[in-house]
Formats: sequence, C-alpha cells, structure tokens
Amino acid sequence: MKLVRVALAVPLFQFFDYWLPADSEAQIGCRVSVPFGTQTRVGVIVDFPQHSEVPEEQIKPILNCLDETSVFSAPLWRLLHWAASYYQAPLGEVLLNALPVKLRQGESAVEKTKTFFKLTALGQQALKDDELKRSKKQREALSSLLTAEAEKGNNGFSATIWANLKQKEYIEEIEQKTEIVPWQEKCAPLPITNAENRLTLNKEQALALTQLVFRQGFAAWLLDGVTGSGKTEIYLQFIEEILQKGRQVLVLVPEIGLTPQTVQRFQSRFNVEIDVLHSNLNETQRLQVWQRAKNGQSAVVIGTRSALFTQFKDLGLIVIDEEHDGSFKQQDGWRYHARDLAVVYAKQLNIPIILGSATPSFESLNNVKLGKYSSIVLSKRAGKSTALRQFVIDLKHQRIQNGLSDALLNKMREHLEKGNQVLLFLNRRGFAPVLFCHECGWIAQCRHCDKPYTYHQRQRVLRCHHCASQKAVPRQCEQCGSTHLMTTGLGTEQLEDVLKQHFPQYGITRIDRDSTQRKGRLENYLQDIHQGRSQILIGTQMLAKGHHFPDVTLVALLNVDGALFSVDFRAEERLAQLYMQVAGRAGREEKQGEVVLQTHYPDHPLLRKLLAQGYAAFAEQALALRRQTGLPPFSSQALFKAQSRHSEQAEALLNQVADYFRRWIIEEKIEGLQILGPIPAPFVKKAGQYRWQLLLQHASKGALQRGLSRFQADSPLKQSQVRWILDVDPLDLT
DNA sequence: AGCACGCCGACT
DNA sequence: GTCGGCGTGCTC
Repeated sequence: MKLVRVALAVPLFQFFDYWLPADSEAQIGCRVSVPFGTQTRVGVIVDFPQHSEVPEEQIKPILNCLDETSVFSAPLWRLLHWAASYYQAPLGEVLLNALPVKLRQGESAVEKTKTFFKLTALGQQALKDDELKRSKKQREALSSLLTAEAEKGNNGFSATIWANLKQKEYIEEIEQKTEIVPWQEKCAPLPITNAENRLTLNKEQALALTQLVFRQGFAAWLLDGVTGSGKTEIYLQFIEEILQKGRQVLVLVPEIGLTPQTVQRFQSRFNVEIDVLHSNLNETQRLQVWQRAKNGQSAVVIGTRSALFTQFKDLGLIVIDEEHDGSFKQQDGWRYHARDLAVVYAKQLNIPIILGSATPSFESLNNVKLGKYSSIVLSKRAGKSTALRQFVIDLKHQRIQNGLSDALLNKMREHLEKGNQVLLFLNRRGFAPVLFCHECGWIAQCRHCDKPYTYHQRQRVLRCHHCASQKAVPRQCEQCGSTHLMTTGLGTEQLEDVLKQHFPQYGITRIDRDSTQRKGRLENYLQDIHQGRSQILIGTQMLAKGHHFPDVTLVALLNVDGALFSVDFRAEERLAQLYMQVAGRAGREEKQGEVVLQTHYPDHPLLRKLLAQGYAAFAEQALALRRQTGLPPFSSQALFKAQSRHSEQAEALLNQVADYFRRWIIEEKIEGLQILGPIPAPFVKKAGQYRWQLLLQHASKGALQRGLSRFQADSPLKQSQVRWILDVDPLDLT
C-alpha cells in the first residue's frame, strides 16, 4: 500500500490522503473514486506523498482508479494550477470543474463503442409502403436513416421515437467501435477552405492579416475594429493559416454570441471538422466534443467561457470574440476570467491569441499601452453603410412618464407611422437606483465619499455603499429646493404597460431574462420581430448582440443616467459599449437610422466625448479618469463577500478579514493597500440572506496576490460558520 | 459542497 | 406522538 494525495471538489483548501494498492500504476492527474465521509466522490491524484499528516488508521483505501494516464494535458494541468492560485480557489474545485460533467461523475474518459441505429429490411419495406402515416415523427426518423447514420443518444430525435421503431422491428442497434480519424485526414479530399466564400480583404485588413501571420509564437493581439470592419473575416483568414499548418483552433464567444449564424459562417468557410459547445448540448455530447478535440478529430472548437478547458492535441490559435463581454467572467463557483486565463494559456503554449472587439475593455486597452498586447485597429467599414443620426433628449423640465419623455414618444410615433420598427433599450445590470432632482439634476450624494447614495425603496432610506452611512430620503432638492425628486430605477414591465397605452395599435415585444426564460421563447420573439408582427421592441442587454433588425430605424437608450452615476465604476464603460453595439443594430440597410439617448445630463463630459468622437476617444478620456482615481485597470481588486441570515454576523466576518489585512499592513509595512468596507451589498437582502462585502484594492497585482495568498495560508476564518467567497478581479461590485 | 446528527416548533 | 426546519460539525 502506498499513499496518494487526492484533490476533491470541495470548498476546502486541503487535499485528502488515501491508500493505493502497491502495484497500482496510477499517475498524477488520474481520477480516482474515493470514500469521503458517507459518500463516494471522484477526485484527482495530485501527489504521491511519503508521509501523511493524518494518523494512518484514519486513511481509507481508494475504491477505484478511473484512468490509466492523466486526464489533463500537461499545459492544461499547469494552467489550472496557476488559475487555482491566482483566483484563490481550491485546486480540487478547479480541476474537477475543468472536466466535462460525465468525467466528473466518474465515467470512462476513453471513447467507448458507439451504438447506431440501422434500418432493417422490415423498416425499408415500411418506408416503401409508407406505413407510418400516422406517426409523422417516427417516419421522419426512419427515413433520416436513409441519408445519414443516427447515433444513439446523439441525434435529432427523442429516445421514445427510436424505442417505438425498434419495437416494430423497423430498426436495429449496432455497436461500432469508433475509429479515431484525425481531422486532417477526414477533410483530405477537399481543400481546407471553400475559397469561393473567402472575401477579398481591403488594404487595412490585408495589412492586419500580414501582421498576424508574420509573428511567430506567442502574441496577444487586440483586434480593435468597428462594427462592420470585417473582424470575423480576419479571424477566418488567420484561422485558415493555422489550419494549413495542421493545427487546431479554439474560438471563444460570449454566451449570447453563439448563434447559428456565427457557426454557419465557420462551417461554410471551412471543410474541416468544427465542433460547437453550446448550452443545449447534453452531457454525452459535451464529453464527445472533449474527446474529439483531445484526439485531434476536431479542427475548430467554438464555445463559450468553459470551452477554454477543452483539451487539444495540437492547439495553434485562440480567438476571443467580443473580448470586452462580461460573460467571460464566471460569476459563481470559482470565479475565473476566461479571456485572461486564455492569454496565460496562449503564453504557456507559445501560440497567438486574438482578442477582438469593436469596443475593447479598458483592461485590454491598457494592456496595449503597457506593451503586453499588440494592437491592430480596423477603422474602415468594409461594406456600405449610412451614418447614424444621434440625438440627445435633455430630460430636464421634460414631462416623463415611467421613464419615457414626450420628445421620445413623438419620435417613436414618427418612425412607427412610416412603418418602421423601434427598439427601446433598458440597461439594468448593476444599476442601483440613485435619487436625483428632476429640475436641476442634483444628485443625493454621500458627503464623506462623494459617491451617490443608493436609494432603497423598501426602507425609504438612502445608503452609501462606500461607507455604509444612512440617511432618510429628503423631501426637497438640496440645491434648488424643488420637491420633484426621482430615481433612476426603471423596469421593462412598467415600460411595456405605458407603451401599450400610448401605442395600442402596434405590437410590442419585450425581451429580457424574465420574458425569455422558457426555452425557444427568444427565437419566437425574434421571429415576431423579423416578420413585422411587432413594431416596438423593448429589451435589455440580450438584444444588443448578434441580432440584426433591418427594419429598426430608431433605437433609444432610456436610462442612461443610471450608468453615468452608478455606484459601479465600470458602468460608464458598459454604457459606451452598449451604445456602440445598439447603434450597430439600427439602419444598417438603406434606411436612415437614428439613435436617441435620454438623459438629465446632456453635458456630461464622457457622454459628449462618446457621441462626438466615438468609443476610442471616450475610452481614452475615461481611462485617464481611472488612472487619476487609481481604479482598475490601474489597480487590482479583490472582493470578499459574506452572506448570512444575520446581518451582524456577515459584517463581523468581514471585519475580521479587514483586521487581518490591517495587521498585514503593519507587520510587513505594506503601502498603498486600500480596504474599503465592509459595506452592505447594494441589494442588501436576497432570499432572506444579508450580504456584505469588503473590497481590497492595490496598485500592484503582485502585492495584492501576496496578501491574498498569505490570507489563505493563515486561514483566519477557519471555523467561521458564515459563508463567504472571494472574487479576484471582480467585474461587478454590486 | 454535501451529508448526518441533533434540537425545537407545528402538524396529519 | 412525528415531520422538517436549520444550526453545527466533519470529511483522508
């Protein structure tokens, strides 16, 4: 018997030792199933220690070794170790979460034989005689076998359909050992690229491609190109270069960016094996993609955030599309940023990575300035397009009804009467409501912190989320004495109701998280819009990306002010990104498009910059402000969040954390660490739980990392009952 | 995390 | 009388 050290997916910063039969050939990185308390679990071998801290009689033998060799490729193993340490997450959770669910549950990692359905003579006869008239689906499934093979559990039809057909003896199941054919071999008769679908590059694009191709080894590229400048075409042609070398490509896209059109574009361009990891694959299919990429059967894998953990035989390029998108950051469990990890990964693999966006994140823009990324700017629109007209509606002194000004209503009427569609955007993410004066624009701010108070409707108080001070809601504006105070909060539902009153003759479609929860709803709605069944569209973020509405000629951003005065310092950046994207939705065809912003602050310097000079100029100015205030990307942050039924307990825990870091400052003479909080989270009570948070900020990433590692090693919260999590590089401070 | 154990209030 | 809420403690 020898010892193995096993990492398990538990939120504990420790490993567990087990006995392994002396003759076992298990290796580091193999999965084992082990007894754990009263349960059995799957873990990963991380070490073969000589001695254990635990008394020998407590050590149990493993139940099973599930792999002959590591399930992690060497580079991925390294990446995940790095990630666990950077994001301060238990290694076990990181390792296990990087595997397809089936593997996490202990299923075999080697490809088993597959089962296919085959038409029997009886079945062929049945088709000929057209016997399944009454069961359309069954007939459809049966006749599909004539043209394509159907794999059990991985085809377009439900299991019941096949079971019925089998019962009638129209089909039989045949086991087939799957042969592993490398993608290069599989596409060999055809050229890699369908050259006729390749677009001709303009000068700017051609130059960009040359730059990409010329550089060898690792390079992080920020491909900064306005909508319609042909970013995708650059990706495609660079991917072609990589595929020509026989190497594989990983493409990461935002959650809502993985549309059939995106995939279609890749499929029609290349004659190679392309695998897509979308949200409605089942676990068997996910495992299959994992295996195919690992075996070198797929040439290109397209997927969202977690597709980063797909293993490749020979990865040659990573593409991150819409790199600024927040969905690359995992928001629960272990909170990694797929874009940032991908850069680390590319560096390890010594391969290029392209980060593409029309509205790059401030982090990436700064990395260009620091020389960490190389920048390629595509400024010219490839196709024809008409310039958009921009309007700003000054809400001051305007009559407003549930967030809609008369001016906007008039504009809407104008466009609707011409038979066009109107799109209203509501940006809700992370917007804590702010109290302000309708007459003069005064904002209720905390005197100590110079930050807007958050308005809490339930308790009728203003609360500062920087210093946790509270104040009763004032009756009058403190600047002009007006009693016309209002908040920036606004919901899509209310909006829909008001619009119904104003425009009863037009169809209204509301697209947000709530209205599209049911599967397929979104598609239905989009169809309604495209077929002109509804003329007024109300939407949140979901609508901003990937969808193009040719008949929309008016796009309005409603609650701009919420972003200009948000507690979240990233709100302006997001607003600008949203604005650029939204503007791209309208009037791309021959029709003249208009974009309208409603605001109480038409003179806000950042807003003016954005409208007058565009995103790049806006970003430049906003970045300068961030630098002045020492906010990211000019500093690093780590956010501790605590949750408890008892508010005081959550607060007390975070005070313990704060004390720990204050002691660290003294003991090691740390300079420049800011400890902000603890403060109650902007949305204080959620599901009966009180949430508090504590923010650490330091100009040096390394220094903050050292502090966090020290904290983890000392684990001063070991026996605390309060649940807490740590978010390194948080994107949302709300 | 996930599970067992143990304690207390409100129910067929 | 028991069912089930959740607070507590433990997992090699």
